[in-house]
Amino acid sequence: MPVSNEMADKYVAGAAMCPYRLVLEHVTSRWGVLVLIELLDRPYRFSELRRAIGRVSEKMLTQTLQTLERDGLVHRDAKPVIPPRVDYSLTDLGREAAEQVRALALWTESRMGEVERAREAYDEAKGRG
Amino acid sequence: MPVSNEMADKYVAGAAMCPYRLVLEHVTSRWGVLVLIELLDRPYRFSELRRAIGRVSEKMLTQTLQTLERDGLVHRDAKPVIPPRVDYSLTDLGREAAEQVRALALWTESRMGEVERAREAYDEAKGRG
DNA sequence: CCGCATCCATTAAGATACTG
DNA sequence: CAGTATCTTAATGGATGCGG
Repeated sequence: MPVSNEMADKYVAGAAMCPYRLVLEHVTSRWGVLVLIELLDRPYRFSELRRAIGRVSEKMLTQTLQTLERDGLVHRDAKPVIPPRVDYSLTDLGREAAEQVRALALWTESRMGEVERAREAYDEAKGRG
Repeated sequence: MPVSNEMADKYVAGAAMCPYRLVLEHVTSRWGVLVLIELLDRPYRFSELRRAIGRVSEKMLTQTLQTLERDGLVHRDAKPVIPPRVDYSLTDLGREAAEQVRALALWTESRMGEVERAREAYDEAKGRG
């Protein structure tokens, strides 16, 4: 069984009945989020993308890209040359998703201060029981 | 060790250096997304939320809620009565996040048709090799 | 260089029984 | 009711070898 189906198939168990939840999970998945945001800037080659994201395994990146490609969010352009060269870019659909994901990421970044204050308050309250 | 720290601590391994990625992962996590969207409508009690989301384990819901509470996105109001009653609601910060997450969810729902066509095309192309 | 496939260790998720 | 503790199962990520 190809690795490509792992994510797509297994998530069916959790998100089951409701097909859109599946796509939402692909888009909001740990590496899906980061891939979409990177590709919003420009097309990337595989290992370029891997370096840009950092700390993602080859396996997970492959899997993420395949899932997003299958959902029609990412376009894969494999050039038949040696050594191989494969460029990944966003489709129009993918760009729409990526823009929303990026908005969320930017929001998160901008609110980090508040989040950290909330955490300190929470941890202190817990610490005292 | 309380269950509450599993998600928050472990994700450090993957998202490490970059603290905002951690919050982004909490917000976009499988159950985080759904919790935020539900709470956008109104406050929910624990098991009410569990039923509303469906197919979420007690453990994961607890964990998700604790993480979101610690990040200052969700407010937990435990009433000292018997039987216990705990209401969860969004903070102002959480509402901002939830609105963006909901926008993404609505987008996903609205684009399901396109996603499904893309999948069919992808699967057919693969099928033929 | 861009993968696919497999084995293996680690981590997260889920089911269940139990407590205040 | 709202969790916690414990155990089992699934997902993830690393390493490695292989092929186009």
